[in-house]
Amino acid sequence: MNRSLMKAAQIFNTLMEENNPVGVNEFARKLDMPKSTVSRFLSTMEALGFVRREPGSGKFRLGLKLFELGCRAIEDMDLREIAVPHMAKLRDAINENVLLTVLEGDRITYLEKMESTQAVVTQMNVGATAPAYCVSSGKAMLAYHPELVERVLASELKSHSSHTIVDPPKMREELEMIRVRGYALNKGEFREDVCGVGAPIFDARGLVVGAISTATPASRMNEERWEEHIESVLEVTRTISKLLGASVSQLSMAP
Amino acid sequence: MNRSLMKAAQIFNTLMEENNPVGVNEFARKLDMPKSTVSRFLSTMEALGFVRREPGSGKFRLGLKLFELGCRAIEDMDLREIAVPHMAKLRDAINENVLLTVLEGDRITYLEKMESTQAVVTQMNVGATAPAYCVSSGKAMLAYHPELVERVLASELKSHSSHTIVDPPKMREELEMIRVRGYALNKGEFREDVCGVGAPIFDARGLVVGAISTATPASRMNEERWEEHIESVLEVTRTISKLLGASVSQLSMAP
DNA sequence: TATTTTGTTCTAAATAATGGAACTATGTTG
DNA sequence: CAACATAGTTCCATTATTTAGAACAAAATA
Repeated sequence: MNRSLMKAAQIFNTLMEENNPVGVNEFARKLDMPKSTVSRFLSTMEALGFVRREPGSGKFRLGLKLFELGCRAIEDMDLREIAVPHMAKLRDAINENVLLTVLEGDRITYLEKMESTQAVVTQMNVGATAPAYCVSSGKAMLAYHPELVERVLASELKSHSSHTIVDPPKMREELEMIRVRGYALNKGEFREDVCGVGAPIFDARGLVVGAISTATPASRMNEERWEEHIESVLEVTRTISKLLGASVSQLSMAP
Repeated sequence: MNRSLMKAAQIFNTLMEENNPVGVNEFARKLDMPKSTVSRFLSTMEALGFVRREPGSGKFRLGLKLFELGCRAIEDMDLREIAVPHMAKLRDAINENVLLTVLEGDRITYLEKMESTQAVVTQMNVGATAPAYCVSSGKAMLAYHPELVERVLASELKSHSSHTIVDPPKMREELEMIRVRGYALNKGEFREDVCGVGAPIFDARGLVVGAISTATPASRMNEERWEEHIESVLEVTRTISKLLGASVSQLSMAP
C-alpha cells in the first residue's frame, strides 16, 4: 500500500467527516502527523484540485476535481439513466423517498434519490454510503452474493440502532428469506426511525447490479403501506431488470 | 509536490480521457511508467475505492469513492440549492439547456444542468469543465476577476473553434464590455456550433461566486432569441444574487 | 501446443518523503 | 500594546519507502 495515497485518503476521510473546513494543525492533531507533512500534502493536493482553500480562513475543503471525477465515475453506469424515470413514477405513486443504490465492497452507495413531497421525510444524500447489512437495498443485494455474505459475517455486525440484526445465524436466516421472497425490509435497523423496502435489479447475465428502495419515517408505516411499497418496488425493479436484458425466468424465481 | 499523488492524478486523468476501462500495461504505455509501478499503484487505489476493477476484464475504471467525495465537495455550496428552482424556471421559459457553473482556477466546472425538451440540444455533462475564456459563463466570471484575467492572458489563448478569441487585447476589450453590460455572449467560441448567454451571480460580499448560462445550437439563434435569452438570464442571476444577500446597488451597476 | 500479451511479486539500489527546528504571520489576551 | 499563543511554511540531514528491472505465473491468441 502506497503510504502517500493512504495519507491522502485519510485527509479525504477527515474532510468527509468534518462539515467545516479544516486547517493544517487541525489535520495534524486529528491524524497524528507532523504539521510539516500535512502542510506539504495539502499543497500538492490543492495544486491537483483535490482540495480547495477557503479564501478567508485558508482552511481546506474537498476540491472540485473530485466532483469532476465522481461524475465521470458513474457516467458509464447506464443503470442510473434507465432507472431514473421509473424511480420517479414510483415516488409519485407512493410519495415517499425512492433510492437507487449499488454495492461496493460491504457498503452500499446511494446513486440517485427521488424525493417525496411530504413534510416529514428521511434525510440522506446522493453519494452517501451505508453498511449493506442494515439497510433494505443492501440486504436485498447481499442475498444474491453468498460469497460476500461470508466476508460480512466474518467481521462483527455493528449495531446502529436497537433493531440492527447483529446475530450471524439470524442474519443468514434473514437473507435466506429475502432471496425466497425477492425483497428486503428494513425496520429501523440503520436509523432507529427509518423504514424501507428494497429489491434487487438484475442485468442480462442474471447478476445483481443495484437495488431500488424506499425510505419512510417509521411513524408513517402500517401493514397496508408495507404491502403497497413491496408491490410497487418489485414492479419497478422487475421493469428495470427487463430493460437491462434480464430474462423473465430469472425474475420469476421469486413470486 | 508529492510524486505519488501526482502519479495518482495522472492515472485519474487517463481514466477521465479514456471512455473504456484501462489495464495495467495500457497505463504503463500511456504514462511511460514501469508496469510494476502501475500495478502497485492501482492495487492501493483499488483498496481505497479510488478505482474499481471491471469484473470480467480486470481493467480499471474510476471508483465510487470519487462519487462519494465529489458529492460532498459540492454539498456545502448552497449556491446550487438556491439556484436550481430558478434555473428550472428559466429552462421552462426559453426551453434551452440552462447551466450553473463555478470558476476553479482558469476553468469553469458545470455544477448543475437543466435540460431543454427540444430534439436538438447541446451535449454537456454535469461535472465537466471548460476553459473560462471561451464560454459565456466563464467570461462573465472572468470579467469580475481582473487579477485572474492577467494570469489567463499571460499564457496562450488556445483556439477551440474558428470563433475563439485568441488575441489578448481583443479579449481585454471583450471582458471590459461584459463588465459594462453585465452579461457575456458566446458565439461558437468553444464548440463551433454552440451559442450561449452567461451572467454572474454575486454573494453578500459582492464577489462573483458562480454564473448561469444558456447553451443553444447556433442554428436556432436569431436576434430576437439573443435578446430574450439575455433578459431572462439576467433576471435569474439577479434573483439568485439577491437570495445570496447581494446588495441591490452591486447588481444595478450594470443596466 | 507454441507464442505473445498481461499482471504480480521480488530484490538491491536510489530516490523521495520525513519530522524536528527555525522562521514568519496572524491573532489573542492580560 | 506588548507578550504570548496559535497557525502555516520552509529547511535539511536522516531514514524509510518507492522504484525498476527481471523472473514468474496466468491468460489470451495464433
